[in-house]
Formats: sequence, structure tokens, C-alpha cells
Amino acid sequence: MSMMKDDEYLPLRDVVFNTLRQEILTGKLKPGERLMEIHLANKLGVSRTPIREAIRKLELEGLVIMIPRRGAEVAQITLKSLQDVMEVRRALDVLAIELACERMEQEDLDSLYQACENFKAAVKTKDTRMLAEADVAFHDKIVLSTGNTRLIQLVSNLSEQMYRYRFEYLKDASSHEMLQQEHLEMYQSILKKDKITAADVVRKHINNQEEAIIKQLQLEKDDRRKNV
Amino acid sequence: MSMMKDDEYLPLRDVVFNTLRQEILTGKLKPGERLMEIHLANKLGVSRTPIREAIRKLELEGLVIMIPRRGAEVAQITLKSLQDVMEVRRALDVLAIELACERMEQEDLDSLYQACENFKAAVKTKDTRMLAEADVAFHDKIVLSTGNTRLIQLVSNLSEQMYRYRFEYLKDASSHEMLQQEHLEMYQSILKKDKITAADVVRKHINNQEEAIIKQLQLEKDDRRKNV
DNA sequence: TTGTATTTTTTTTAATACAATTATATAGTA
DNA sequence: TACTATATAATTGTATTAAAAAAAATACAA
Repeated sequence: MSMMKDDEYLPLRDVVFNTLRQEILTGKLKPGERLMEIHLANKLGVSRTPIREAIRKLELEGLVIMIPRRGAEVAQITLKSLQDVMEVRRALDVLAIELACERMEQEDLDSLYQACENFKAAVKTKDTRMLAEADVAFHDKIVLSTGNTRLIQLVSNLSEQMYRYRFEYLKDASSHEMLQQEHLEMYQSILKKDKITAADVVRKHINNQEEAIIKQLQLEKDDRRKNV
Repeated sequence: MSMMKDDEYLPLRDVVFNTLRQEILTGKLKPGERLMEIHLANKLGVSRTPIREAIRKLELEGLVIMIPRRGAEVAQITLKSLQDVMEVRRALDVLAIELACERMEQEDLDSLYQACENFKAAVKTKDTRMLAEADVAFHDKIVLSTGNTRLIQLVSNLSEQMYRYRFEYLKDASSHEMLQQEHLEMYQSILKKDKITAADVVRKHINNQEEAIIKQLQLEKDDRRKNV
């Protein structure tokens, strides 16, 4: 009698997909690094088939670049690609918060306030990982409240991709206070159903992040120049 | 048949991907229809491997729903899914035209005007296929002029998905004049670099389309009720 | 007839085998 | 040395095979 918790079955291709995705987002797999099938298959203890299927999905997500008959490699992080992502994210986050102003129920609002508080607590701990999670949780609540499946999917995708850049940036403690303040402003404007202010805050929020990340990228570049 | 230039080599998986995608978008493959590997492999004269890889990509695009160990089927068209897509598209098309106002060069503007004229010509022919192509061409020019790779990818994806709904709707000749008029207004506002008007026209454009498509969906529903 | 086991078939999943292509190393030549 | 040609190895692309699971068909009992 197998005590079946078999509900949690995930095809190997999806396990591989999630694994590779995570490694790319956190930087374990570096930009430009080649994804060789046999190599990955051995490393993960599976055959090439699920590896290939996972790579197809990563390709469509833009995390991986395919060159026919040469294979896949981790997409580069460039200033341009960052700006492209941010431009789109800004538009979608503005849409999300505008819809949230229309559609959030009292229950959602309470839960959003709680997320604000959680972020505040995370700032105090200075644990980057917790901070990142609290930040994601806050933004997720807004996007989820729109009820728009497509939007939810796209934003979660884009914002996860940003972690390729953002994770480093969150280590800079000087910005934490500001993030916290902006979260509160977002909450308040949604509470007042004030779309215009809400949109402004979001834009400011994204702009700040973009700026901070660009600074980070610049630093890395300088480092490379010095150290190599 | 190897009459294709070696430069234009496309892996079978991509050929299959494009083929299936097109069949879903045009409705040859109907919502809910199962995509069975051996069947498709025989039909397209390839092995199952490229079929599977193509299905993974369609899955990520949202055109196909995967049920583990049961297989893939064509995603359903519902009023909700249409509204979700349109909500996102509206935001991204507004972004695109705003960026176009900033970034279009004289050359691009001329080419956009040409696209307007082409659409006008297509309206006269009353050939739905030509009309659809001319419409896509016009919108593509705007999006491409932004130079934002990510945006280009997302919009092309979303707008193609709309063809699942829109193709039928374009058969309704009564809307053609209006579409043509709206294209011209877009061109003119980009020419004047008038973001606000441009954004308004785009919103109106999308709203009109959404409305028309909803009407179509409603009709189909009524038809089914009567005929079955 | 209805409901439940049991077997068979179909289908997906995963691994493996083979072919085609590209990258790399080596040897020969000017 | 620099360059080309050729052989060799590594890697991707495609097909096939084998295993696992689900669906369908069948048989049997109430």
C-alpha cells in the first residue's frame, strides 16, 4: 500500500525546467554559459529528452538563446535588455495597480496591508533573502487581485527575470527605507481608489529600481576592468 | 525537398511549432481538441521528438494546455480569456505607440504611411487574408520602431493570439472603414509626436475590436444553441 | 441492468541509438 | 610562421525503443 501523495507528480521536464530556470535567475548559470545536453543530463541524472524539452521553454521565456545546430546558452544581461524589460514591466505594473484600484475587496486590502508590515519586518532583519520574498509577496498580491490570468503570468515572469539583476541590488541597504515607503504609498492609493497617484507611485518605484540596478551593473563592469 | 537555402535552415521542431501554432490560431485545430503525438507525427511526416518540443513551446505561450500523463489539448476560447488578453494588449499597445512617438525617424514614418495606404488598398479588395496581413504589417511597424525586443516579442505573441478571435471578425466588412480611419489617426498623431492622442486612438482601436469580437463570440454561442 | 474487477489497448514519458553537423586538432605545404 | 586540407571528436538533431500510466474494453458478480 503506497501512502499515495501522488498528487505532487511533476514530469521530469518540469523539474529540469524549474531547476535550470532557478540557476539562471540566481546566477549559478552565468550569462553566455553553454547549456550542453549530455553534460546537464549527467549532472541532473536524467536523459537528454527532458533536458531538451526544458530548454525549449526557457528559450521561449527569453532566458536562453538558441543557435540552431550549436545549442543553447544563457542569455546575456545587458543594459539594453534590462531597459527593455523595465519598460514593459512599468507598463504592466501600472496596469495592474489601476485594476487593483477597481477590483480590490476589503479582504484583499487587509492582506495587502499585512504584506506591507511583513516587508517592514524584513527590512529590520536585513536578511536579503527574506527581503526579496517579502517584496515579491507584496507585489504578487496586487497583481493577483486583478484576476487577469494572462497579466499574472506575464508579470510574474518578468519580475522573476528581474531577479537576475535585482538580487544583487537588494543587498544595498540604503534603498530599503525607500522601498518600504513606496509600498505604503501604493497601499494607501489603492485604498483611496486613486488610480492616478497609484500609477505615479508605481512608476517612481520602478524607476528607482531601474536606476539602482543600472548602478549595480556599472559597478560590476568597473570591477571586471580592475580585477582582470 | 532540399531546395531551401542552407541559411534558412529551421529545425523540424520549429517547423512543427509554426505549423501547429498557425492551425490553432486559424481554428483548424479546434479548442479542446487533443494533440496526440503519434497522430501528429504521422500527419506531418516526422518523428515524435520534434512534436513534443513544439508542444512545450505552445504550452508556454498559452495556446495549449498540458495535463500530465494525459497529453496536450488546444486551449479554450472564453470571454474571460479574451478580455484578459485584450486588457494586457491595450496596455502594451499604448506603450508601443508612446515610444513610437519618441523614437520614429522620418524613414519609419514614411514606411508607416505606406502601410496605411496598403491597408486602404486591402479594404478595397475585400480579401480577408490580405486585410489581416495588411493590418498586422501596420501594427508591426509601430511596435518594431520601439526597438524594444521584449516588447516586440510580447506584442507579436499577444496579437497573434488575438487572431484566434479576430480572424472571424475581420470578415465583417462593416468595420473595415473604421479600422482604416483609426490607422490614419494613429499615423497622424505619431507624426505630430502627440502621445496623448496617440494613446487615446489606440485604446479606442482596441476597444472597438474587443467589442466586435465579443459580438462574434456571442453569435457563435447562439448558433450552437440553435443548431445542436 | 448495474457496479466492480480485470485485462487489453492506447498514450505519454523517458531513455537510448543513430545520423547530420559543427568544432577542434593535426599534418602537410608554401 | 601562416595557411589550407583533412581527419577526428564533440554536439546537436531526429528517430526509435522501452517503461509507466491512463483510458477503454471486457468479464463477472450482485
